[in-house]
Amino acid sequence: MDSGKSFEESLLQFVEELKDESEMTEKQRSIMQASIKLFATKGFHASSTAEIAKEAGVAEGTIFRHYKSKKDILLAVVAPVLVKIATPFILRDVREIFNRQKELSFGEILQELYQNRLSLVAANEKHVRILLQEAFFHDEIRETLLSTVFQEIKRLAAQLIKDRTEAGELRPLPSDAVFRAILSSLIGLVLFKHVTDPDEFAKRTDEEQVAATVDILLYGIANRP
Amino acid sequence: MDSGKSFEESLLQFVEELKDESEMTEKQRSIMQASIKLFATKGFHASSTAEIAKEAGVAEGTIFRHYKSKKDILLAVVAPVLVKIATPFILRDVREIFNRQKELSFGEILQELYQNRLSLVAANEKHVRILLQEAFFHDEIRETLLSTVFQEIKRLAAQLIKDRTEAGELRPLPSDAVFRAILSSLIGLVLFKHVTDPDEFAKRTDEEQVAATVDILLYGIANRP
DNA sequence: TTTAATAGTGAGTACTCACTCATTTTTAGG
DNA sequence: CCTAAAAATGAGTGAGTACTCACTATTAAA
Repeated sequence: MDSGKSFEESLLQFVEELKDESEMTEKQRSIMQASIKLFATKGFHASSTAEIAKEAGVAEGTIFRHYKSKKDILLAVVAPVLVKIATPFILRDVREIFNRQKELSFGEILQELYQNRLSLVAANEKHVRILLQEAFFHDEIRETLLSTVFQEIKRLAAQLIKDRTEAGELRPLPSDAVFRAILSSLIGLVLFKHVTDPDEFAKRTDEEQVAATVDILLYGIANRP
Repeated sequence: MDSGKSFEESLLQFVEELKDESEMTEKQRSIMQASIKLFATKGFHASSTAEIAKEAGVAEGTIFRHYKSKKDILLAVVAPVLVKIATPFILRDVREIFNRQKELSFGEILQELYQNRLSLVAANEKHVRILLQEAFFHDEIRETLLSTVFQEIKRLAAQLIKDRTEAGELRPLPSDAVFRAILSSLIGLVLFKHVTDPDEFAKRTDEEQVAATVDILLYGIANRP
């Protein structure tokens, strides 16, 4: 696991490769590059058009020749970055883990998946924060995020759940409820580790916390008679 | 359930009762009242000091005689509101449900709790949004929220989990992991209903979704041999 | 070479904001 | 009733913001 480039590296490479494509002018490209850089490090609201212009080595007016508003830059920038960088980056390891299906039990898949996701969030806390922030404030970005990343994860998970249910490894349950339970457990792990209860969480290792979570998800909290 | 006053009403009453207490001046009180009203309806960032002054029937300068900055008002306002209004309001029904322990199985408690929380969020979507927003941006508010509401919920849940585990109704598991699982499932329900997947969620009633969630939480997703 | 379109400029516009301070009003003590 | 301290005022300040526009430079076709 942990194969491939970091998000930071992927982003920079993407910014570089903006050269090749399309009939963008020199200036237009540097505006995009500057915007990506600034939005990714400080967030949309904290980046002023004056700052973007300075970073891009361009007059402020030039920005508005190519984009009709500041928000226009955001939308022009976020969609391709999300589709070409963020989504593959987020899903890369998930696919890899799911593809090792044959060798792994469902519990092992969950264990690997959760640990991998915790590492991913820990290594990209700043970007996660900023992405959530933008998703919170801008409907369009939230929609884009949901219709790309979320839908694809849902699709992948649905397939896996179906296979494992048919194989008799999982109980016959509503697929969407199972998916929600799996994702909820992950969100809970991330939230408790990073936001609500970091001290309590750290009393045991990530592996132990993940193991307890997977155990509960698989077998429930109730005692059987 | 759904007993007692709404959050809106509780807030207004609290604002009124500011009269009685402490050595606040007339003006100071109306600044607080106006701030509570505006912050609660529009959020901190969207409420200007000019607006607060106007609403309070006070000159803008008077605000800065009593509070050294705008953020100072926020901190002075949020702490008492959180402690005296929000926390009791949020916990009221939870206590009530937990106190009916003797009559209810753990599954029934979860079912009632989740349905009650879904109603609460649905009825107070705007305030939930604003509170989350402020918690996202202001560390102090996040800390206050965690050290009041969250800690108390955790305490209540820990007691219930302990009782039910000793009674043999729950498996002997790490208490914090069980709590996290319970809360994660709730967060998942709220998130899927309101943010990520409202259409898919609405294909079944809230009751059905809650029932599926409780089933999974109690008995897990794995098939037993 | 002229012309016409496009790209780029940066000072300027019109605005909002939190915060200040010289002035006025209110209050209280002698 | 006078006066001095305290409280309150609101126009003013300066730093910010996104965005405009009259103008210049560059390019490409006629």
